[in-house]
Formats: sequence, structure tokens, C-alpha cells
Amino acid sequence: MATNYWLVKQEPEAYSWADFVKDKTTDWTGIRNYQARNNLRQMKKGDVVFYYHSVSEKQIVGVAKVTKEHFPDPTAKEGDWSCVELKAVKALKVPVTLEQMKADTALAEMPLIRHTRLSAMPLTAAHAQRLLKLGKTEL
DNA sequence: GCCAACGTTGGC
DNA sequence: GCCAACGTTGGC
Repeated sequence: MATNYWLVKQEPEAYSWADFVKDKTTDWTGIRNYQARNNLRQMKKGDVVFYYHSVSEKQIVGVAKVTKEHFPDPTAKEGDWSCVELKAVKALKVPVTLEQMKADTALAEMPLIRHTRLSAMPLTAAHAQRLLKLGKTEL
């Protein structure tokens, strides 16, 4: 099965990459947006997930992997919501900033840029390779 | 089922 | 801190 690529957004003030690394794995809970939820549900074990710090940093800082496919979000008191379990894999050697991504023709089509409010989104393999290159990082 | 009002997110 | 963009809600 081919690996899929994703990008999730998080405000570093709420749960930073550093927190994630310390925890090693985390349940990606709290998604309350239908489109993002549907994306979460399509994540497969072993898929690669880029980790984007929004608001105060606006850059991709690390790479994670899906370790558990979607299950009901335990933090949701009502409604039909899902989460996945992610494992921190490695930080990018060089963070890739929003500014860089906007300026890069290979990345300007990413949902991150066109749909700024979406908190979990699919990436193409081409996007992923480009991001790794810009981040000077190999998986 | 449409659309206006409102709330939230995120870039600047 | 402000404001634009977007998703969601609720009245009709």
C-alpha cells in the first residue's frame, strides 16, 4: 500500500512539537471540523504527517507517523468525531515557513495555503518530497 | 433549502 | 490586537 502524506496544524501554545516529542505519541484529538475529520479518517497506519505550527510561528517543524488509525475522539462529549494516534518521527533540520511555501510554485497549490482554516489535510507525494527537501531532511 | 448572522481561526 | 475568510447555525 502506498504511503499517503498529510499535514496537521497546531498552535504551538496549545500543543507544540516539543511537547509532542516529549510525549513520543499522542492522540490527535479535538478536531471539530467535518472536512478535517474526514481527512483524519482516511489516514492509514504508517502514513506520514507533517506538523505545522500556526499563528505565532507559521512553519512546518517536524514529521510524524500514524500509529493508530481513527477511533472515536474521547474528548468529544457529543457528536461524531474521530482522532488518530501519531508518533513523532523527527524534526525538520530546517523548518519550512509559510512564506517559503507561498513563494514555491511546487507548493503554492497546497490546501494549507488555499484553505487556511483546515486543520488536517492531504498532501501529494510531490508536496511531501519538496517539503523534505526544503527542510533538508530525509525520512 | 436558502441566506443572513454569528463565532472561530489564523495571517498580518 | 485587528480584521478577513470561512464554517456553522438558525430563522424564514
